[in-house]
Amino acid sequence: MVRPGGRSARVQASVHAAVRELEAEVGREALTVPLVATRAGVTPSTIYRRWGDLQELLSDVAVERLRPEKAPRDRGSLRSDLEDWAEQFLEEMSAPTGRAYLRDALLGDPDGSNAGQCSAYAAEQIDVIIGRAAGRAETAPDVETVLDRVVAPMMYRILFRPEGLDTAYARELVAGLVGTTDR
Amino acid sequence: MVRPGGRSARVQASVHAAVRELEAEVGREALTVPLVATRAGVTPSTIYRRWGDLQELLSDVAVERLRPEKAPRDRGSLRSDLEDWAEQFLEEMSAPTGRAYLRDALLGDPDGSNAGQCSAYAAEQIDVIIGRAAGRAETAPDVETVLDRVVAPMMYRILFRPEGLDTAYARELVAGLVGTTDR
DNA sequence: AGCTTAAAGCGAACATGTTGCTTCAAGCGC
DNA sequence: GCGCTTGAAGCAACATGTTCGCTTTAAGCT
Repeated sequence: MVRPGGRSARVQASVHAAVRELEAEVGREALTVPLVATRAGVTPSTIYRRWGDLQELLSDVAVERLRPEKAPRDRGSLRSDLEDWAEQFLEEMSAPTGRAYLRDALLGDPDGSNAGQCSAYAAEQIDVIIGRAAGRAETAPDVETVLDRVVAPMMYRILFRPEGLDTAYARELVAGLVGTTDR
Repeated sequence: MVRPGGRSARVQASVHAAVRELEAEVGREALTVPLVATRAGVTPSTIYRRWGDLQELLSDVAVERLRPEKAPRDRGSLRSDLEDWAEQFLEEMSAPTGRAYLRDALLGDPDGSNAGQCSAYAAEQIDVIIGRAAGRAETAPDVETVLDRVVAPMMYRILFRPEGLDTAYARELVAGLVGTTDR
């Protein structure tokens, strides 16, 4: 395991920072372990031993960036909250950088734990929204249903059919789930 | 572009064959461009020039393997046909080798065309099923809806939450779409 | 048949990935 | 506090993989 403080932590932070800087400067295609190591002031072998290879390192960094920063906005109703969140999610994930992070997270991930983390992030956000709905005495679907009916279709299209995606699609999915009558 | 016949075609075929053989013999982790080249009786530079890197080559081969071999079985009703197809799809795709192909196909695919091809395969199969239902004068959802409600949730779980998947889930999704009353 | 040209072969220069051994310092017991 | 233990980082030599310019081959055309 990684030692909590001191040198190990510094190395980890500096390697992560180096990845982000270089991603912005030279693009992810041009990233290599030696390049990252040099920027981080570290030897390549340190990275190979800690992360195994470049993909796992990128996967690590990608998951960090996919972590949501703030709780979903409260717009007063289940439907509005879901629409709002889904639109934002779709926008972030379907953008070139979002897709790149997603792919990195899925890729360098032999045991699937990073991918699982992504899904868990979405589930947390949805859980907050559903909790609010319950507080308003609205009837709400459970998290699994929202994952199946809203998140999964968006992800599928982002990964497999990225053309012609827009926020209207997110609203349609939510409408199909919570009904188009109440608003 | 690749010249249709003659040497180029032979090289392509022999490289693809080499990938499949070596995948079976040494596992995909151990695959390298020089190794594949040697087995195919080709120089590494040929592979680098034609495919760019190992991932794109693997992506190519993976898509070939994800192509469905036969039309979905006809079991007499829309619901049975969908259930049958979805169960088989889920079983194939969630197995370790299926997931590996899926990941390869997604991975070495800068422009998303290989991923699009995967989705197109599924859409074709579903289209056949829906066409049959129309022939029986059954009411059927359109292809997009089946993609959203059945294929996407399965894919999402395969990629992001591979634990505890079984064919019952496929049946639930179909039931949720075509209704649980008619059978 | 001869020409044109994309694609394959070859080999050397180069970059990247791997490994054993050494050095460093965080965390722990005294 | 002070030194011990141990996991992690550094270093350097080595193996492997990648790229590139140039040459050669043969597919497709006229």
